[in-house]
Amino acid sequence: MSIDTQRGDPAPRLTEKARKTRSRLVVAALQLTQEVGYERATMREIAKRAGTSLGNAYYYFPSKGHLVQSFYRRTHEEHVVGCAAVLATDRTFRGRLLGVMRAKLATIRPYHGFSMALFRAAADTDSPLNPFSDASGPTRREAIALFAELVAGSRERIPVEFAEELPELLWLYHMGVLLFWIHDKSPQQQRSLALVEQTVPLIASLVAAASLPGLGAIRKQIQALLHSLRPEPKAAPG
Amino acid sequence: MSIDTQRGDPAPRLTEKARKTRSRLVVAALQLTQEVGYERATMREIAKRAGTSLGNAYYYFPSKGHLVQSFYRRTHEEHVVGCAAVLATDRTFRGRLLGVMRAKLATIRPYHGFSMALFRAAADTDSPLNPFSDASGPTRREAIALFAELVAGSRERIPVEFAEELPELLWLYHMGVLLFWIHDKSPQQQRSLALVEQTVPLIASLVAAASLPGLGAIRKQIQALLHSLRPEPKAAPG
DNA sequence: GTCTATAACCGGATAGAC
DNA sequence: GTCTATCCGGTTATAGAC
Repeated sequence: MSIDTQRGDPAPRLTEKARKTRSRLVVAALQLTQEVGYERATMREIAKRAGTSLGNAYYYFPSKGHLVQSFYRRTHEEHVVGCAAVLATDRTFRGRLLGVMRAKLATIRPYHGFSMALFRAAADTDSPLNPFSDASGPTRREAIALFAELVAGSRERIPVEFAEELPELLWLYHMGVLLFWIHDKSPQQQRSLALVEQTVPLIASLVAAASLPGLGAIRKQIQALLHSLRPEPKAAPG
Repeated sequence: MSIDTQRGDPAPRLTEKARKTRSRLVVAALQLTQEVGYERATMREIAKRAGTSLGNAYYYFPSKGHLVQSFYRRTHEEHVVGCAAVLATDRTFRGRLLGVMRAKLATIRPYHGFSMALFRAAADTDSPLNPFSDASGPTRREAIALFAELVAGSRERIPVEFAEELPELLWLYHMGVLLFWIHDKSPQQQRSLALVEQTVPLIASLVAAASLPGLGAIRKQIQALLHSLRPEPKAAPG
């Protein structure tokens, strides 16, 4: 039986020695993956670098994917720190969104090499790593909360019921950017940054436009759609 | 050196024997994958079922992914047949899109279990199963061509440069529906059908709205964005 | 009971003989 | 074109060390 890798508190019931071994494995995995890419970072080499055995690596992590995925929570925390300054000062919706998204890209930049592994894991329908799954609910809510703070601190006037939906929409947008980023092979993922610079003003325009009377109808149609997409508690699809 | 698997014409310069061997491999791969899922459909078993050797399978297909990718082409051809009737008769954009999307869901329904298995593999950035990968280029272009036909046969007046972008946008929409469908566990994937019924009128509204003068600005902004997203031939990201 | 190691299994991919 | 033999790396079984 292996040790659970994903819990809120930092693995409290592990021996000191165990904690160190586990940590060395994570560091080795991150380093090696960035050096040679995910595919060529073999478990044997990771274990060797961590100064332990292959079998022992599997004692701590159920799979190579899980090992590499351990950075997920870490990056969110770094992201929150990274965009605290903008959220504290800038009061325009556009500026705040730009700041948050730039901070996101800056935070995850070092990890582009093994992003694919994360994405693969996340793609699995039943995987707890899937950002849409029930299991990742807490993590997702934390991420959405960040966007809620973004919206709440904006001085723009946004219709109330729209402002309620907006954080989730922005989170979806942010997931889309991540999807693009994962596939982005340009140096330093410049294209992803360009995408953000270009889409953020557009989104700001759309949010402004969505408050106009003429477009309220379409906006409400979209909101109704989003509501109908939420998974029902028990049955009756629709 | 192995034989190129993805070309428009049905592999013309192959020996008769070769053509049959290749075909047996494809059939075996699809059957076995539907029976036990992608991961557990081993190349050894596929080759055995096709009455040939493991090494020979790799003579025809550069990887397991390429072999199974032939599924895309097959379903696309079935889809084209399935929506020919609507496209020949209905002249409204809304009706044509609805017909095409309904036909799509009907075509892929038998493969739902199988597709869930494929999806995980398809998430891999470099996987030939990834619909955005180079390997899927020809198939993707054919699919977009279908949406182009959809647009071209509509009697609605759509600004020319918008009509040029629209097929690709519709293809993206269609990919989004597929993504939803893969995760859809409702009986008969009813929720996916409901999604189509609800989104198609919305898209029709949006396409109509996008032709209004007030919104031309935003539409052009979006079009510029899409252009900048296209992968460049060689370098200089933008 | 917690941790570590070695040996083997399995399946995708390749080399090279025929 | 087709095969057999082999490599390689993720994963598992399992025996022991602390």
